Amino acid sequence: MKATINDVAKQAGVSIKTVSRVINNETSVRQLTREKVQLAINELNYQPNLSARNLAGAKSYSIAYIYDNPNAYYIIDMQKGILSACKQQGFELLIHPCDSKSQGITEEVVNMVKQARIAGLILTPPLSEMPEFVKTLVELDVKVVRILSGDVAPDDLSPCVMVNDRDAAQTITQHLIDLGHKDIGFLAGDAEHMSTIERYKGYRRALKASNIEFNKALVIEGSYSFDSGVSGAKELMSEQTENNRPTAIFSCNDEIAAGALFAARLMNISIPEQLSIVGFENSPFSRQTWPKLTTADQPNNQIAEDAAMLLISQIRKQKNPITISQYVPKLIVRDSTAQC
Amino acid sequence: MKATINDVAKQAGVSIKTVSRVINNETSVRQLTREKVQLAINELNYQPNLSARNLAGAKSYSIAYIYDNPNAYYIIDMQKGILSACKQQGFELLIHPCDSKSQGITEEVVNMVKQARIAGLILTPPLSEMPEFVKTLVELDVKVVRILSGDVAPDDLSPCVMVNDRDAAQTITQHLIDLGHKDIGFLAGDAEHMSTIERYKGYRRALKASNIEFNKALVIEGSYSFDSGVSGAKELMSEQTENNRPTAIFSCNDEIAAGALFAARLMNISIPEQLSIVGFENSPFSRQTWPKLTTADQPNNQIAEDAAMLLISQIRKQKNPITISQYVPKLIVRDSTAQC
DNA sequence: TTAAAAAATGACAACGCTGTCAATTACTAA
DNA sequence: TTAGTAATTGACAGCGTTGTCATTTTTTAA
Repeated sequence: MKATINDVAKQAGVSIKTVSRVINNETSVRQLTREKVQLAINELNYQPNLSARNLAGAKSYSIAYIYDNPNAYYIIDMQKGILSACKQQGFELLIHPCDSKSQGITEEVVNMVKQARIAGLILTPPLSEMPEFVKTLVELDVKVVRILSGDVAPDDLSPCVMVNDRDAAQTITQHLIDLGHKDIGFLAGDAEHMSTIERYKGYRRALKASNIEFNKALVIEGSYSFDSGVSGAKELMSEQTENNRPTAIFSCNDEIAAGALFAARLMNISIPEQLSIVGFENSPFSRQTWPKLTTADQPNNQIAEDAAMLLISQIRKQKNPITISQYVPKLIVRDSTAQC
Repeated sequence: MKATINDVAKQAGVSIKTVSRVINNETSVRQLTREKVQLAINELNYQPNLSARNLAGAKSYSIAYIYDNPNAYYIIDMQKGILSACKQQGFELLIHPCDSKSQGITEEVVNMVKQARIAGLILTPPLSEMPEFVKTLVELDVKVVRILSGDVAPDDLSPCVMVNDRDAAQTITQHLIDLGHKDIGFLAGDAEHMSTIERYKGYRRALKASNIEFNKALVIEGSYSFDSGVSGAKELMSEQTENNRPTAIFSCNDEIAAGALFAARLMNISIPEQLSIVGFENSPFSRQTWPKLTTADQPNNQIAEDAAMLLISQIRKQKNPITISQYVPKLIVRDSTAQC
């Protein structure tokens, strides 16, 4: 039924080993031979059998995406991007949701890696931000690629794909400043997330660049949730701080921004006339609010595919220059921001 | 390193074939032998190698979850449930996001099934509601389990796990009626989704059961989105229909309900004092609104695990009585509904 | 008891591929 | 040319399991 390596070999008039060499892109196959084999492969629509490869070779063709994140949209996007790389490269993706705060998380993942003979792992926050966890995995016989918030990798444990939240946050804040805002509130996400820290840094940097004095009262700690946005915005806009009530709010993500939007509505503050609000992440959320949110878009699909490609080339031991790619989320101006 | 079937055989003092029989739960192994082998398996912490099994056997130990759904939370929940069944049963899960409206979708999935030697498929709406698609797959050498909205399977193409949206919708509507509401608006989801139809039926049935006259003007067509909820609620509550303005709104899902909530806020209608609103699905969304939504909870995790178990027992050709399980989402009363 | 039937067990090939190493072919320099 | 070297190719074992079928053991019935 399905074509095997034998069929290809016969059709091309070579040994199966030569076919194997071609599909693994090994050197020392003559150009002519390579073409003959490639032709046969195409004609028979041959695809190597993953099980056989995994069984026979020292190598494995499985990678895993380990994740723990409350944001389902992010995960789905990531999966799609990784999957697309896997399809291109003939790899298989295993997914493994887990609880990053559980005690035995490291052991759990280590077991999984050994069990399923996994060649590589992709890690996203918060797992990618747990140094001990990453270290343990790297010391195993498995390649790891992390997706992280920042501009440079925090260590050389593994290649990373960086998402430069800092620069993006600066750009967004600058956008508010350009609109004439000087008193800009900051609604933080979870303090232990790198992204919160990075976004905060970008916010501060933009203020500094424009010589706007930093006002600590405008920074509200919180978490990545709608509720946090509601209470944070209420606090910022409440009477007692009227003297330094902000004219704009930087929210660490769209959920927070949606909450802030909601709170503003409750307090009869019209957006964007009386208050500008920006989000971050460009989640589906940001298009569902009214008015639609100005936010920063990160190409998660692309980032994920990139990470997976990086991982696979690591696995293949391609002498590729471990390029650490960096993405800077892009400002998307919608309807929640206006001139001061 | 990792224990193989040979190690177990040696340890138990039997042939590998006998070990194979034990792990496959075949008959014709003496109880005593079975115990010896089981002991060795436990001692060595042996787990059969999936690649080898897939390669050697006629059977496959891979199932796939094919999905196309805008609701990321639903997908993530499903994945988790399926994964849990897979882990228990030593199966492997492949995920395959796709576009149900694309032309070549059937061919795409057929290829995938053949390519990866997939033993079974799990389908959720909207894919599970495409009869031709399902039929083509069933005719392939692959088992299929569908998750569908309804109380009985629409055909005998494959086993189904039913989610009885109708009864749940009736219960929810009844809850509104019990609170004294008679004029209850209905904000529909996408018309082509079974769930919309079923929820509508339940709504109608509840009205009938309480001898409340059905008012067509209170039913607004729409889609499963926040926007649709906003515009639908606006239409329902607008001046021009003041004479029959509803005192409660049944929204086909939480997103719509959130939209309705938002619209009410815009129109200065206080919830739940002046208007009760119910959602459906108990998505994270429903806890993020203010007030929190009264809704219907479906145990997606459980449903998915159940479906996967059903699929796997199908694959194993266990002579199990193809039990068609049915789940009825449960009413969760929160803060968006009150006495009329 | 004993032959026949049934149940339990094992030997070995096969699944589709890769790794090892030997064999062949092509190229190089003298 | 011609040996010597490098590049290319192939034969074959083996990965961990299941399927087939033969062999051994147990049970049954006369």
